Order: sequence, then C-alpha cells, then structure tokens
Amino acid sequence: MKTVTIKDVAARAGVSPKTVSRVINGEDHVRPEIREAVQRVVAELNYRPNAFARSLSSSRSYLLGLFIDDPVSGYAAEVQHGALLQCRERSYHLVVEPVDLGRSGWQEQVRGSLSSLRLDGAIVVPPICDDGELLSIFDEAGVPHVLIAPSHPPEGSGAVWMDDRAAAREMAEYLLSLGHRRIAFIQGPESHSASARREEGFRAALHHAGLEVDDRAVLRGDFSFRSGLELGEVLLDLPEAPSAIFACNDDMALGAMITAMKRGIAVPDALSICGFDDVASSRAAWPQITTIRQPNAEMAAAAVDILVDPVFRKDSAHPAFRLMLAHAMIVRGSTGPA
Amino acid sequence: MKTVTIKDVAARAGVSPKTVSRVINGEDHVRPEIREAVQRVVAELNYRPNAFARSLSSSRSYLLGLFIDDPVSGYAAEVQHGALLQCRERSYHLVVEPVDLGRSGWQEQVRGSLSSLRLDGAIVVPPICDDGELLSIFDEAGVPHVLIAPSHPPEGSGAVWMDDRAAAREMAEYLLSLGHRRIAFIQGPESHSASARREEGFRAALHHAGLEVDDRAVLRGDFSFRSGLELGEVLLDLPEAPSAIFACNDDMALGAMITAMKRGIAVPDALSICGFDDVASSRAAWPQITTIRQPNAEMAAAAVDILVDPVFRKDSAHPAFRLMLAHAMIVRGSTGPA
DNA sequence: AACAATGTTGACAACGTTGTCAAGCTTTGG
DNA sequence: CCAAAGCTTGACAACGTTGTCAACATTGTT
Repeated sequence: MKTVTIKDVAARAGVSPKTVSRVINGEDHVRPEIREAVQRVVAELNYRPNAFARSLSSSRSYLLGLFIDDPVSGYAAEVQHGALLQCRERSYHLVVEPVDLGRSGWQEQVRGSLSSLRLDGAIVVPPICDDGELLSIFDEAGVPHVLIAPSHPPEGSGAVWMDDRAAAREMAEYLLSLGHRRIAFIQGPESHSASARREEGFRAALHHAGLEVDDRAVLRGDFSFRSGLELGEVLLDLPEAPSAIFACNDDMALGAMITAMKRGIAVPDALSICGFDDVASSRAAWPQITTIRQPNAEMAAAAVDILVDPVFRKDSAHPAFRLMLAHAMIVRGSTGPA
Repeated sequence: MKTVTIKDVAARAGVSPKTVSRVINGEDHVRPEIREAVQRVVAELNYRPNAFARSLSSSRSYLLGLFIDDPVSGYAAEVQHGALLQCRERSYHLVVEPVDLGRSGWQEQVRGSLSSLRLDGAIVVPPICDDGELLSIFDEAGVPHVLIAPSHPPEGSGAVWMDDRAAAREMAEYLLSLGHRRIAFIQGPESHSASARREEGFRAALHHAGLEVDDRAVLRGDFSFRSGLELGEVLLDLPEAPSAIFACNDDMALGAMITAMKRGIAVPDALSICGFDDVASSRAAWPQITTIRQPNAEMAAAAVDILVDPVFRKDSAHPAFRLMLAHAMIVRGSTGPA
C-alpha cells in the first residue's frame, strides 16, 4: 500500500504541490473553487501529510514536551490528559519527558530531547517548574515554555496558575459559616510554594472573622496519607480538640479521617474534614471529602494554547501569557455543621 | 546559535557525512580510529541528529505509540512509565494516544496518527487490545503491535501478559493456609477477561483443597470502590459470614474493608481481606491491603523491547514474541489467621 | 485606458539525514 | 604474486514537505 504524498494529490487535482500545501495549512491566496477541489481530492485519496517532512522543511516540529518529575502520580495523569486533548485539537502531538532532578545527567537528557526532537514548546509542572537550571536550558535552546503553578514565574516564561490563597480562604470561610470555631490546619511541605499560599488564605479568613489561629493546631505534613494519619492523632489529642480539620491536600485529609474513624469519631457529625486537590480517592472514600478542585487539565490545556499561539513565540514576556484559572469548591459529605 | 548538522561533524572530522552517519548508528565498516575520531568530534560539537531528517530518510520514525482508553487511570500511568523508561533506553520516543471506542470517528483518529506519525510500533492495553477493529487498523497500516494482557492474542500480534489464574490461586492458597474456610469472592466485570481467569484460579484452589465454593458468597462487582462497599454489606449479612474476602481488584477490596470497619469488624483479626493490582491506595489504606502486584511497568518495557527487535518486524507471529511475566504476591496487614 | 496595487500560482531549492551503489582499498587463498 | 573476495569510503539521489521568489492574473484608481 504505497503511501499517498502531496504530489499525488497535486497531480490528481491539477495543481502544484505548493498549492496543496497552502490548502492543507489553511493559508490565504487560494481561490475558493481550487481550495474545495483540493480538499475533495485530499478526502478521496485519504491523504495525510507526513509529519516529518513537514517538520524538516518548516523547522517546526508540531511537538510539545511535557516535563514532569513524577509521571506516575494522579496529578501527572490529569495534566497530561488535559494537554493531550488540547494538542489533538490543535493538531499537535505531545511527548512526555520525565525529569529526575535527583539523578545526575538529567541536563543532558533534556538537552537531547530538545535538540533532537526540536520541540516547539514545553510545559513544565511543579515542582520542577521552579528549578532555575532547567528553565535556563530551555532559554539556551530557545524553546518557549509555559510553567504550571510556579512560585514566581520568571520573565520570558509563560505561566498558568490558580489562586490557592483565595481558594483556601473560601474553604475556611465555608467552615466558619458552618459554625466551626476551632479549626485545625495541616500544612504541606515547605518546598511546595502553593501550600504556603493556602495557609495564607486560611489565616486570612480566620483573621477576618476576628479569630485567633491556635498555632498548636497548625502542623506540618508532607502531603502523604501517612502524615495525615499521624497528625490526625496529634490534633485529636489536643486539650481542646478541633471541630474541623483543613488539610492542605486530600491524601492528608483522608489520613486524618481514617484516624478519626479508628477512634470512633463520626465524620462529619463530630468532626468536619476537608482537603485540597480533588484527587480520585477523595471521591472514593466514605464519606466523600469536601475539597477544592484544581483545574489541572484546564491549566494544561491553556498552556498548550499559549504555546501554539504565534504571538507568544515573538514576545513571550507579554502579560497576556500569564493566566489565572478559576478553581471550584466541592462540598461533599465530610463537612457539616459544628 | 546555529544548530550543528552532520555536515559540520563530517567537515571537522575530515570524513564524509555518510561515515558520520555510520558511526552514529553503530553500523559496521568503519575503521576503529576513524570511529573514535568521529565520536570525539560529535562530543566536542555536542551534535545531535535531527530526528525528523532521520525519519524522513530512513522511513523509520523512532516513535512508538501507546494506545490507551483511559489515560487518567493509575494503571495507565504505570504502563506509560514503564514504556517511557524503556523507550529512553532504546533511544525511542513515546507518543500517547487516547482511544475512545465509544466516540464515533476514533478510527480516523487512529489512522491519522499512524499515517502522519509513521509510528514504528504500537503498544495496546486492555480492554482495547481485545478490539478486533482496532487491531485490523494496525494490520492494514502495517504497524507492528504488542498487546498487553489480551484475552486471546491473534496471530501476528505480539503479546505480553501475566498468569492471572496462577496468581489468584496462589492468593487463595495463602488464605487457606491461614486457616480460612469460608472465603468470599468479589468478581470483576464480565468484559474484563483477566478477572474471569482470576476467578478460575480461586475456584481451582478451593477445589484442590476439597472445599465447595458457596455461590452466594461469589458476587459480581464492577471494579469500583463503591461496588466493594455495597457487596461488602451483602457478604457480611450472609447467614454464615465469611472469614475472608478475596476481591478481584484493590479498589473493591478497599470498599469491602471500609464496610467492615463501619460495622466495627476488625481487619484482619475478625476478617481478612485481599485484593489484586497493588494500586497506590492499597498501600495508603490502614491496614495496608494484601494483594497481587501486576508487573505493569515491566510488561510495558517488554513490549517496547519486542517492538524494537528487528526480528519481530519480519516475523511477528514467532512464538518468542509471546511473553509471560511473573507476578508477585504481597502480604500486608489486611490478612491474618482465621 | 493606463498603471499600480493586490491576489494567485508554481518552479525550485532548501531542510538533514540515510539508502544505494560503485570505487578504491585490503586481505585471503592458491 | 595474482585474482578473488571482502572491507571501507564517499558521491549522489532520495525522503515529502514548505519557504522564497518571480510570473502572471485580477482588481482598483486615476
């Protein structure tokens, strides 16, 4: 089965290959009737442009890279899915590149993919989007890149994020509106800049309501289920036990909830629990966890849109390429009146 | 920063581009001293072959496709990771292609990626690896493909799988060795061929031990956490409640365990629970779930190896390209003596 | 009606690599 | 020592597309 090339289409349509090229790429300067004729032939022959020839000639690869430190996480899966669908929409393809900053030689790996695949752009997720060395490799290679939820997007990088502070504040205000006054908080790891912003939002809400934050009820976790279990114990042993626990992510919220259940403390009747992230297991648990949904897939899709935008390639510092997306609070069974 | 091409290397090393090409591709017929000289220049100039030019010329893409129905699942993540690392090892790249059999037009999607990207091979995961129409598209396009855990691998497809039957039997025998005699079983959905094999293994073990399987204690779930919750209720309401529950996957095992906990039934003291898959949350739960680890990443890596093997491209029906990998039983806290 | 501006088209040469093939070397065997 | 066989090397032409540019056709302006 010989493959159909642009020449076959051109011959059959009675035009030059260049004209066919113009039609395929939606360029101007083609008479409507010719355009239609060509499109008809394309459909008839079931022609598909060879991506490699196209890339070689145009020096655009139609390939975007997704740089990710832990490709097995649920977070990675969501981001990847969002990016994938949007790439498909834009006739791009996505190549996933794991980057292990802990392993020597990762720099060469990254440079290799950039120069051999000639990526048209890169999407970089936390926490590696905050690594200066990685970003400078992109700069050197002249590869446009968009960071997802970075702590401080440098000049020249696009960025997409959500307002962690506002989201956390919203959640805290919701707990307050339910009548909770003793609210414990489980922090995320210090390296994770978003979790600091979440704590800010939490504190702002309490402060605005005229409440003091009891620092014995603010504990640092590491995002793991296990740390939620353990810190839950500590919180429930407090002299004045909290009536609500706000954890910086769902895994820790889940852990705290299991601890409560082990002790026979009913959720949400005797204790409200809420998390952050809306991971799959927060829906699988019982009761389901009240949480904040991060628009992970949407952020990835937005990143793709920015990268394929021709304007971005000229002027990557333009403020239009700093985009904040809306989160959503999802009230489920794990929270109730105090 | 002009990009370095093969000509630059050739000029600097005082040889022809073709010779450089030979060195890069590890071909024969190059004198050792010249080979070394070229390699030195490659390193000096930091030269990387342009993947597109290479593909265009050689009509090999150095690209493998991973065809997957639900790219957001934890399963997908594991498979993808395994494939990714192995691709990197073999200097291939991986393109992930979601296939939604429920959506019309998916055929065109698939044909599109095949003919436009000229994939060198495809890895197909369950359940879509059992779809005849999909496989025939690969055949038409002449794209070699390897199926992961198919129900019946057709001629001409490579296949990698594990022995679900033996694994389930092993698990059942372990429960028997703990003294359990009333063992309930939660089946997976009928469409999932592996879960039927698991049930076979379960029944074989009981039969071999001279025990009857009580069919009231064999219930069909749908792999969801929710169905584990519900079927757990049913099983624990049985006149003679089981002392162990063997679920066809971890999510359902988790559900059953939560049900038991809600009723104040201690796991594993009063009830043993085990699952299948070793998903992340089976480790996160408390107690952790005894389960069977599927070598998902390893199967994917093996699939990559098969696809890049030049022999496979000639004779895809060769029995060497049917590969069974070993599973592992992982005993954790959710099982104990009857 | 003449001329300029604008729109449409195709010839041709890239893009960077590898396949083919033939030429010039070596080695081997008698 | 010579012929045959094998090894090493490079010239050249693909691979399938798009960028450039010049030619030609049409439209608009005066």
